[in-house]
Amino acid sequence: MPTSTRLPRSDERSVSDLDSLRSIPLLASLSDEQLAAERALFRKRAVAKGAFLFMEGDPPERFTFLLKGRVKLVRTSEGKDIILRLVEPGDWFGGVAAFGRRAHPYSAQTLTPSVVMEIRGEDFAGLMARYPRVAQQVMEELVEQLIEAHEMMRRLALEPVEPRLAYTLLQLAARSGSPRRDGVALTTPLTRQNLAELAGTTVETAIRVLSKWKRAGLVREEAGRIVIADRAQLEAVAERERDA
Amino acid sequence: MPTSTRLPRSDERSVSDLDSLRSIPLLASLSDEQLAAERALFRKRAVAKGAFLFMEGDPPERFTFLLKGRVKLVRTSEGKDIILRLVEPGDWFGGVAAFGRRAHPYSAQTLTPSVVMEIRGEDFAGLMARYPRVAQQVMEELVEQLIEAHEMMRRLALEPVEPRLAYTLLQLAARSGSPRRDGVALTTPLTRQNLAELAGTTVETAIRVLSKWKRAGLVREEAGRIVIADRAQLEAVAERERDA
DNA sequence: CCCTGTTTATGATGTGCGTCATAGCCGCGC
DNA sequence: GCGCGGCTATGACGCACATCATAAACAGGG
Repeated sequence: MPTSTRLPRSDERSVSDLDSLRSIPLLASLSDEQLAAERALFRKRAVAKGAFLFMEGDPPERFTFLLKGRVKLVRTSEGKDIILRLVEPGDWFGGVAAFGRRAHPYSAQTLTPSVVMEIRGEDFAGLMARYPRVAQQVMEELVEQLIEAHEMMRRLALEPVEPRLAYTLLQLAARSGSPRRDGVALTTPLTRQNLAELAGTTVETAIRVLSKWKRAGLVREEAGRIVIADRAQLEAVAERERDA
Repeated sequence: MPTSTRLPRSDERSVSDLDSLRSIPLLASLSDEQLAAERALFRKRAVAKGAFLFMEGDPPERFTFLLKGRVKLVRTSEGKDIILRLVEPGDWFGGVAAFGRRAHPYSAQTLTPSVVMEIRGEDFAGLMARYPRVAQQVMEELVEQLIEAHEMMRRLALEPVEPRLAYTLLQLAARSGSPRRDGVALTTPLTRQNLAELAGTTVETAIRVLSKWKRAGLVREEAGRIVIADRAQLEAVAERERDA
């Protein structure tokens, strides 16, 4: 088996192959030659389910891209968690590393077995300096993330639980839903616990609400994946429109 | 009275003077000559208390610097508001304008009579392209804002009202507090309503908590300004440490 | 195939804080 | 100096949601 194509074992690091780099949207503006030249800065690595890539408070060393799997960026308080962002393949996180100073403001934990690609913070800063288009795209994504964080602040402060949960499902579906004969299935396998942490509530409440929606036919479940059956209704709940 | 020094009247716009530009930290990396060359892109303008600089949903035309006064960035839902950020002199906002596309994700309203300096979104984008240090600083401030938004999400989802209010006061004091013989005074004149919108609660609750803290000697009020009398105690409340 | 830990489920109970109502206060304009 | 609108204050009440408890369903692993 040729070295360049075998999968890395769980705790193994290897220099990144070009295909992996090509799959990263943030690096799409680089030519094949440029990618090949920068390749040595990246390390690919597989991580088991449930592992922490870093913990809140750690000194930020690397900037990370997710190639496969799912990662949650999470903050904790008295044993309770809130998921700040759910990372999907192609996304990056750990941006603080590229801007020096401060500790990681959140922990990063895998929800499923995952494969990540890492680059040292200073190296990524250098890369941004060499390729302004990359820097520009980072900036645009930061703005995007800030807007989403603001939206979530608004919902946490001003909206009741049900709209928050409905909104969470719809966001997930919009970001990475796969169409079904009837409805849209979430590609991410989420527990009620995860859902609760995304929406800012407790497991029990998430379970109760989901059960209710199942009974009412707004959602159903297929092979452990949540399927949005009645999108219009769910949107009505998310926006607190009086009807159903 | 020479034209260059008089104050602009309420609805008047004028080309920016260099002193104003010099007072903006984001432009600190530009030389006097560079500032003079870019000067024509900026417009200075005074706005009355309570005026909206733009509303949520408006097409984003300008990038704005605050020279004098106070501005709140706010989102609304069913008549209730949450303040996403309190803008102080030297700060900028309306960043979306520089990155095209989407509508303003929040409204900007003055809390006091204010003076702002505005530049068209495209012009600011050009400026960032010409001065990479400015772009870099924008990026760093975006990261900063994102971290603060995440912290607020955590507190809204996981912390009770009192810690949130305490944290809000401490943040305000840290950002722009002026030392007093005993304690630190907030320089921003805030109503309980404002405080409630910053902490994600209602006026009544903000009033009750503040009254309680006044009685307990944690804070007091001088000339309409809140003064933090016992910082340590307030920090204990913010971090939910069991004692007082 | 059984055993153990995780996830889903549902009821009973409690409470933090929002809501509603009323009133005193303070500054400001005429 | 009087009246008026915004702000602060305080009590009474209710409810959305957390908390606590218990159990069934399910998944994985030796």
